[in-house]
Amino acid sequence: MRARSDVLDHAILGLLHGSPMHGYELRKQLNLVLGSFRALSYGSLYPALRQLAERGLIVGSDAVVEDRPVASKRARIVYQLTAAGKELLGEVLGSAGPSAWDDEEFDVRFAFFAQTDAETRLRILEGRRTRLTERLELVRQSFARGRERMDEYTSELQRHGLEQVEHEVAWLDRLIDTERAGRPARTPGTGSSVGTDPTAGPHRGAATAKPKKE
Amino acid sequence: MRARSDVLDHAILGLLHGSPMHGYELRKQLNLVLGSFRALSYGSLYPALRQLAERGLIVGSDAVVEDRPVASKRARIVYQLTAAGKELLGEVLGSAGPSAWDDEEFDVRFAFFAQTDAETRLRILEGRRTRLTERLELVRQSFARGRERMDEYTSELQRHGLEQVEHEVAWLDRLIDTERAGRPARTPGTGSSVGTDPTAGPHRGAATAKPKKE
DNA sequence: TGCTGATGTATCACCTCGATACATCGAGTT
DNA sequence: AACTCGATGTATCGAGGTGATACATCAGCA
Repeated sequence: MRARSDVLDHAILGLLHGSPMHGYELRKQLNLVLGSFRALSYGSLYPALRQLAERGLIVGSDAVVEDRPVASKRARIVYQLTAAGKELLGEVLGSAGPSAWDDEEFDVRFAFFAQTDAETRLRILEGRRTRLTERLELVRQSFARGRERMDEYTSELQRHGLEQVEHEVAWLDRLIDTERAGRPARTPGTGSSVGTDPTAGPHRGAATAKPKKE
Repeated sequence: MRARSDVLDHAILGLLHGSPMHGYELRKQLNLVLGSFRALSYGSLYPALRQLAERGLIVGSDAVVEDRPVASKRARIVYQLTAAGKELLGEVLGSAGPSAWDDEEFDVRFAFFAQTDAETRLRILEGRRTRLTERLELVRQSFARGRERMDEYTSELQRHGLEQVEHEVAWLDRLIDTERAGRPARTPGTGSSVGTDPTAGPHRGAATAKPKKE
């Protein structure tokens, strides 16, 4: 079961669209872009790269160092998107379905907002906001219910978690306002989307919703 | 390698000190106490319970339902702390070492602050604050370095992550002030610690520091 | 020359998760 | 009383992720 979360795939595809890269560099960029807090180990990255290559979404150059042809254990393998990879990336970036408001996936989608068209950006932000609001409501309820049974520290911890989410909602509101205002100081109309097919629509089934932490 | 994170163990021990419980109830309490956001699956819980029982830290009652002796598939197994379990819990709650400022472990330790003596509480809060401040500094640096190369959305995401951590630092500051003020409205001197041995000291080696998300 | 640390690819053991199976119980509903 | 349905309960499995580590090259530097 448990499908390999597409998050990593999408992040790799997105970065590779920027420019071809090898694993090590990819990891650095990933950790930079995806929040600076996350870890991401090679144990996930390299298998993911090989699997993406198998699926024909990316291709890796032969291992060359500069002059020496092979042999070297440190030979870099530079990956780049194939046509199929670009197409998939385009579909992903064009979609604004529920999967895009998941915690992790949202971060990735947001990181590539510059390659996403304005309408999709707005839909993702609003969807994310709704998702968080719903979660907030649930937590508030269970908090209210179990409040008496908790000591002051436990409830303080709850309260803080709530605050963190509220803080994110406020952040989203700011962004949504900015987007609605038409985003001045940027070429407004022609936000060059990446993909070939702007249709796409919400890919994949319902979101999996895996709240992890504050 | 990769030791089973003690976090879950400590949480179980702490909850069981409150009152004996069976798995299902434990999970509910755990999800309530530990942030309401986390998931915690049975796939982690039941193995952890068995392992704790093997280590002699908890004991499970024989499966009984009320009258029917066994057989029933839904027979509850109520676990409770052994003497060894109480001792370990005492050591854990008495320690304020680096492991206690890890993201997850901190939450657990905080959740059981009511059973922790005042001095240890303060040391944990301060340690956590230092930890976050250090992380903040690191992220700020890498942010400043890579700033030019990121588009506005990526840097906005970074900024937001930074804000979330700053928010937590502010929260800690509030708590530290309160603790320093001596915590009125509570029996001040005699915070009844749980363990048998108030010595304890920072157990286990250096912290593993696994920043996960905002 | 030898040391150290960053750059690189790769794998392993263990952990954790989501899903699921199976079974019982209480409370309504008809 | 028989029926359904959702909460209560214990338990396991496959798949994916993680930290650690191995191995190897390279640049700088004393």
